[in-house]
Amino acid sequence: MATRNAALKPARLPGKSASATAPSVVVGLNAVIVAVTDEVPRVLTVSRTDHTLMDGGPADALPFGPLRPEQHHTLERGLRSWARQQTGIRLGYVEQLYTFGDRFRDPRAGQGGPWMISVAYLALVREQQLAGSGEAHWRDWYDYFPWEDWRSGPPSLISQTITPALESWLTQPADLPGKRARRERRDIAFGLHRTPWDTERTLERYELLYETRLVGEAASDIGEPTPSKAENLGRPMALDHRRILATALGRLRGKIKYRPVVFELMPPVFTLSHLQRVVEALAGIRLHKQNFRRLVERGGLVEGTGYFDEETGGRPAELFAFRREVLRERSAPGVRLPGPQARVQG
Amino acid sequence: MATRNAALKPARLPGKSASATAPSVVVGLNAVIVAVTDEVPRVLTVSRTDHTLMDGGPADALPFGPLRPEQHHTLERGLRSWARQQTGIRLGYVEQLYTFGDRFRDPRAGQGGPWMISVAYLALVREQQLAGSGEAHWRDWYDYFPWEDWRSGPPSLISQTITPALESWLTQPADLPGKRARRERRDIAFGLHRTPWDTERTLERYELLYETRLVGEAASDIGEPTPSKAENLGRPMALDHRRILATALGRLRGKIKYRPVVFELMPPVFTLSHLQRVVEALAGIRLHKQNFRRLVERGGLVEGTGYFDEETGGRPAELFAFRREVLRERSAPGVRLPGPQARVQG
DNA sequence: TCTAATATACTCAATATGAGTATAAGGAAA
DNA sequence: TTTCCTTATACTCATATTGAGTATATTAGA
Repeated sequence: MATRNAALKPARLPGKSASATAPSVVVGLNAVIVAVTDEVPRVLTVSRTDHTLMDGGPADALPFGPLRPEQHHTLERGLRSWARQQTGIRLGYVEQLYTFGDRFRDPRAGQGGPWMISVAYLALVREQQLAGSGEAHWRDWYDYFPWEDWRSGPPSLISQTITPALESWLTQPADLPGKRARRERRDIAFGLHRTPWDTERTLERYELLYETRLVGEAASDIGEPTPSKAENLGRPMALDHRRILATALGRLRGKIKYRPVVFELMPPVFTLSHLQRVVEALAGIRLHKQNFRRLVERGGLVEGTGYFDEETGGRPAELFAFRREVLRERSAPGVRLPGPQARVQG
Repeated sequence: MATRNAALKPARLPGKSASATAPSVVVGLNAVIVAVTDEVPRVLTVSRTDHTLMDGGPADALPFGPLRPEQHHTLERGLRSWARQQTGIRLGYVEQLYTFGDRFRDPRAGQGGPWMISVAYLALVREQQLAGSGEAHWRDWYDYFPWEDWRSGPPSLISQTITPALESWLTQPADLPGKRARRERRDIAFGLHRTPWDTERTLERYELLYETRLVGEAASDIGEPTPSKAENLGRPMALDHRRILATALGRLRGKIKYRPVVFELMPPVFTLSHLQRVVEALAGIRLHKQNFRRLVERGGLVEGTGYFDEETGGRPAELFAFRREVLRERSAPGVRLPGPQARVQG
């Protein structure tokens, strides 16, 4: 209940002084727009000629635009407006992801330029054609993170390339605790040495690769020559957009476990196999078919429609629909994921 | 990979044009600093005379300050710096919470003023004395959300005050689907009609009360006279700080279930009862003692130290410590919470 | 020594999970 | 038509986890 004696010196009120002294800060809005078509999770990117790759081609970027206070009434509406303008898509489900504020994130701005902070959003849409501008493309997001797809077992990229490349980094610290800490960090991130693979640690993994210069952005961000393509893991993106994408992937993988967000990616009716393939595409692991069915059916997430899909190539599959009532019944309705399923089922 | 030949067409790039056209946007940094002392979860507030309540007293506010790009190198460091300046506390565990960007959030600024967007952080600290400025206070966060504390059963506030007050709102829509939707929203938010109480829906509840003008901020935000104290639920805060606090509460309640964040609030060693009381304080529900012990011990979250606390008033309790290795072993280590435990255990 | 208070150990039924086997229903090949 | 291949769906079963207790241990104080 203290009254503040700051009234004595009103000029120093945080709120007031802010508008007076705060120099230019630009607020950017980034959208990670996700859809799953066939078996591949896709993200919507736009080509940006203002950020080129080494070969001179344009870099992939996320749909992005600065907040315009005079036009946009809320952050989210600003984001929807930019996304629509750049990709032709009218977004449905949208959630805020994270706000990135790295002083050095835009090399063009450098030290003197305005500070750019980016408010990133995750949007889930149904498979659809792209209208408009033509610079937008759907891309397999495992192009950017090839080490994240474990659907056909542990990617050889990890054992062949990543693990060896991290060896020297492991032994860099002079002291033993330092070495140990790095090893533990590596093991936890990549599921080595009895540590299970954790699908959600996508950001940790990306940041570890960034720190060890195994992804292209690490070098270009500090103005060094870009490492040769062979040493680059995954497809690079402009600025810190791949970091944002890694954040989105981890968040989405986490969220499907306790909120029925997968259905934002599904058509109104679908077979259980279809649903499973979408979940698998997102999580990057295979699931046990019979148990998945049990989970989703007995968990009250879906209900049969009585109609069947005849195109399955085997016994026709019943078409199911999302059961909205589950939101009322259960407090954390989602697709609980077990560990990776190694073998393919019979 | 990216070399920067940004020079090609600098004028038409979203990034560039932004700094040219974007008018003043002030980025605020808010801290929700949480500790648990005895059985009460506390949040650190500062008194702000620039936002007064109806009775003329200063309003509670979260520690807050504008981002200063020239001083703060990252958002998080800016936040730490403001928190230290305003409360004397050097923060440890900090995580970003949400970015709020409401055009009208600061009534002083009004339409013409700069747009303020707030990046809010959640910080967890151990019980400690406040140094310095004297404007900072620890407050029971259930003062702000009395309906959130179910430790001694369903709060009578809900059945006595909230439910009746929502009745008229329920029947407002002319059409049946509209009525039905509101009823469902109320039931889910407050755990009515066979819907279980979901500890994490704190924001939903606050927003429902805001929308129905049951919390004081709703009126003052649109310049109307603040409703009389009797009609006000919980203690009001300045600006949208209570909304931020509701977000923090929900996030923390969710997070303790799958990440061992509770230990950020605990001293290095503690009894299991102490740990349980802290978890209960956060979650706002009582837990089954024996099962809690089993969960936390067999889940590998803690390990016995061999020392005992003699001050228990009964059989001495062993002192436990957080077991860091659990981070490596389990992918979602945390204190899984069951539904509320009605009766007190024997 | 009895009682109140707390901590800790053990039990047991109900449910959930992981990993199958078994059966059904379609199309295509023999 | 029969056989085979494919996919869908049903059922089984051992094991683990959970919810809700009862039972026992160890202290302080009446």
